[in-house]
Amino acid sequence: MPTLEGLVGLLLERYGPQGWWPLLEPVGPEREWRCVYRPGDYRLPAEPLQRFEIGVGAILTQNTGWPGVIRALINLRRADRLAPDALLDETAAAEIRQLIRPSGYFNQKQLRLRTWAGFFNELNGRAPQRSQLLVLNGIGPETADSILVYAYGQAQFIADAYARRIVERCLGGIWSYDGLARAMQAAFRWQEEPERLRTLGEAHALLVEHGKRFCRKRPLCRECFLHDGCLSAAE
DNA sequence: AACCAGGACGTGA
DNA sequence: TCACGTCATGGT
Repeated sequence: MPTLEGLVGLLLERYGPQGWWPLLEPVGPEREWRCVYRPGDYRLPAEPLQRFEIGVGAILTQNTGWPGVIRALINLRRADRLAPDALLDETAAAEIRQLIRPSGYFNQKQLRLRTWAGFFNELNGRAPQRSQLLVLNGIGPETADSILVYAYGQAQFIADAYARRIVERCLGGIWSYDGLARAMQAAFRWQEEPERLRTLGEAHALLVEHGKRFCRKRPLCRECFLHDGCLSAAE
């Protein structure tokens, strides 16, 4: 599996479309919520509040497992706190810290959510620049790119820890965030615009999935279907 | 029972 | 630039 394009192709063939970014949806009578992926019908979020929710999820998932993030998101939603003004309410800081507790780092993240909420309001419906996001406290490259890709439809590649680990193991080399992001974007530059966005978004989601299942810190190379084409497959 | 998660930031070399 | 400590809860 010599190329980035080939790697993404194999992952897509194996796992299928991932339908990121997952959003909360109401279910049942009332006040019940679940996290929904949409493989099949890909589209950007239509509602401004959904774009905001993506930023919230991206912040809450920093170095944290998604199950805890879901619990935190549902806590916020049920308390009517999953909205910019509700997170900016100074008198609610302690309450918000409790609501997002399951996602860890709750002191930091409450402040980061407040920062995102204030910036989102300033945007007033317009799309943010990457540089604008990166100067915000608590929004680094991965969080910024997640927002740009999944909320605003900018065709970027999110070269997170999983992506770099898998590419380094399978294809070799040492990759920086920006270096891998550029390389992946170059690999799919031949695609037309709506399709390329979907591909880069899927590529990130697929790499996360593969990183969770097989290419962990201690990899499960025995059972990995990329074994034969992988440079560093242990046995 | 350690180890790790869909990072970001501050610090010091 | 780069390595390292810090932040916190929950799942394996």
